[in-house]
Amino acid sequence: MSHFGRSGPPDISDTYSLLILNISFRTTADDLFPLFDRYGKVVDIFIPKDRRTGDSRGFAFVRYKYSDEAQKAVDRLDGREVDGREITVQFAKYGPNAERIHKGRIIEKSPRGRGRSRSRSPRRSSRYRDDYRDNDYRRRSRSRSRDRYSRDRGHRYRSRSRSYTPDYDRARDRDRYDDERRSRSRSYESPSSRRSLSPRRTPTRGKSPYSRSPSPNHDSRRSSPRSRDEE
DNA sequence: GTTGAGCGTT
Repeated sequence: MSHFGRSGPPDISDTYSLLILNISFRTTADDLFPLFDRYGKVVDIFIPKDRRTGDSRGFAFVRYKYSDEAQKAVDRLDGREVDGREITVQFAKYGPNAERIHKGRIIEKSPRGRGRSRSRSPRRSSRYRDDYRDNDYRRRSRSRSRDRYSRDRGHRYRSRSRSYTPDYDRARDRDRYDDERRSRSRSYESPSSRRSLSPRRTPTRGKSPYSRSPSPNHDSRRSSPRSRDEE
């Protein structure tokens, strides 16, 4: 039973996803399966891994076949210590079958007022289909410390050298750049104005203030091969 | 090899 997430979502026609948080970084699906399988039929277990390092991201998704079993797993495994860490089990909100969970109203079925110290924010009651699949693959900063390490050592993916770019991709990139430029032009009015914002525009001497006179020659002067006092 | 809020793969 270690082929979870290898062939994609196997059968999500009638499953209920659970989100397992705060698991150890070395906890695998095989470690979670015997735990969750005790409380119901586990259809699939998926642990998102970092695309770059391949390490676990510290959370997992466990799909149950029945909602009551999933609810029971939440009740029994939430706060359970796994691999030295206290995991957090709750129903997944986003995902392929998030709507199903919403329809089943499993979250509000048993409010489990057990007085658990782990206070789960009961906010976020609506907007399910709004950001559904809208977050793409955002590599959110998982931890401040990890970011520090990434900055110090992670120079691998600093600049993605596009070795080969198809035409349509290039066109798309150009469009995006053009769009950015357009929106920026709206803020700065014009590129020449942007140049005037440069701190070292004119050295206090040598250049006469007439250089910046509002004459139509402004552009011509800029095109001059000799007036490169910047850069 | 480190770390610790959060929501997912062919």
